[in-house]
Amino acid sequence: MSLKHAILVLLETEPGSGYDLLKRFREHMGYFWNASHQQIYQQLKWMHEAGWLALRTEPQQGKPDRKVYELTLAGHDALLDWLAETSKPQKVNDSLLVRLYGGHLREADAIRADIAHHRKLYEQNRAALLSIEQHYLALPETERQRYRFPYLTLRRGILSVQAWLDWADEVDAFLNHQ
Amino acid sequence: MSLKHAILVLLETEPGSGYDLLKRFREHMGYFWNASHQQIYQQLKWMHEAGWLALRTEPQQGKPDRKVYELTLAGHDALLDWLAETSKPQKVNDSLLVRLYGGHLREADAIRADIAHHRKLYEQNRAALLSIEQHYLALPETERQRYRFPYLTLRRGILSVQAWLDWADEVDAFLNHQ
DNA sequence: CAGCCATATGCAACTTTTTGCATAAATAGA
DNA sequence: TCTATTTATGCAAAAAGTTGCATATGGCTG
Repeated sequence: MSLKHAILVLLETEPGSGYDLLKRFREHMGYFWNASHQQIYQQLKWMHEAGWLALRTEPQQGKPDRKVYELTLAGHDALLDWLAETSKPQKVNDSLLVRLYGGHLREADAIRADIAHHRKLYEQNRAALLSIEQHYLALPETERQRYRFPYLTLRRGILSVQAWLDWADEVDAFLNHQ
Repeated sequence: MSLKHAILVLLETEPGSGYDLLKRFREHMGYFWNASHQQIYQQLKWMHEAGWLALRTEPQQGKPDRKVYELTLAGHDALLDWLAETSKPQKVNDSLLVRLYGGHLREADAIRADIAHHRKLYEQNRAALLSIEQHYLALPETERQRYRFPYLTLRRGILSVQAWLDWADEVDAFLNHQ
């Protein structure tokens, strides 16, 4: 839907290569946007051909050239246009919940293991997000001001992960008293 | 990814037509699975051709025939196989948060309006989910037992929507004290 | 009585995402 | 030293999802 626009937002902040974007998605947007490297490279190619991005190639030894992209004026315009649209409600598709919905067809232990597996991932995720938050809160005021919007999205990540873990506690309690 | 399997779960509970499924997705799975009618009809066709579903046509007056699908043995097996797989972490792609991340490029009022618009939808959603919960809690024990797994997914919906609204309060407070 | 919504199904074109493959060197760990 | 991971890019095919269109009736609202 708007991977193109998520890329525009990231490149507007700072130019970078496809690989840079992959890492930024993972590190800074992991709790609200996910993209594979194949998808990112395809979109970058398209966006470059559409004139949204300018390309500068940095030769490297041994490795393929680093292709650094940055917004053109047209890209900036495309971003502003998109930001002005009203966003549609998030479309959720969560297969864990579909599996739980059909829980009467599964062994209780299999469900418990499924939840436990995801719990581990969410706990790791929470630790990572809280550590980014500590880092942010320790910044001087001017820097905090600069990252105020990314910080709001970080808060969303934290509250969202916490809500998942609270729910997992409910599920475990429920499965155990059965 | 697994719309096919979500359909299998719904049809295992009770046979139904494409239109029935559309309503069930909206009413009972809206907080964790979303699908359009086009998508559902396409998948039903595929699943029928693959031998997962048996079809019974109910002629109607004026309206097109109702095509009622139900699981075959092969469909049931496909469902059990899928339920036994370990589910991948949910892939989140939320364009509202991308827009917020780029908030420095937008007017504060536009952001507030965006949040307000979504808040209204989430509040409606919460009211609907809480009303379903009240209905569930009023059921006799045997019925509650029968819907225990769907109820767990409902709880996920409620906690998730509540977490979103709590976050929106934080965002509003933040935007207003700026 | 005109227009919209719910019922009920579907095709076709397009966009987006996933999956599998391919290359190639540096670096870190067992 | 062998192996796995990170860095760095991409093509091609398939699957999944979106958007626009098409049909047809009954009921409700302005």
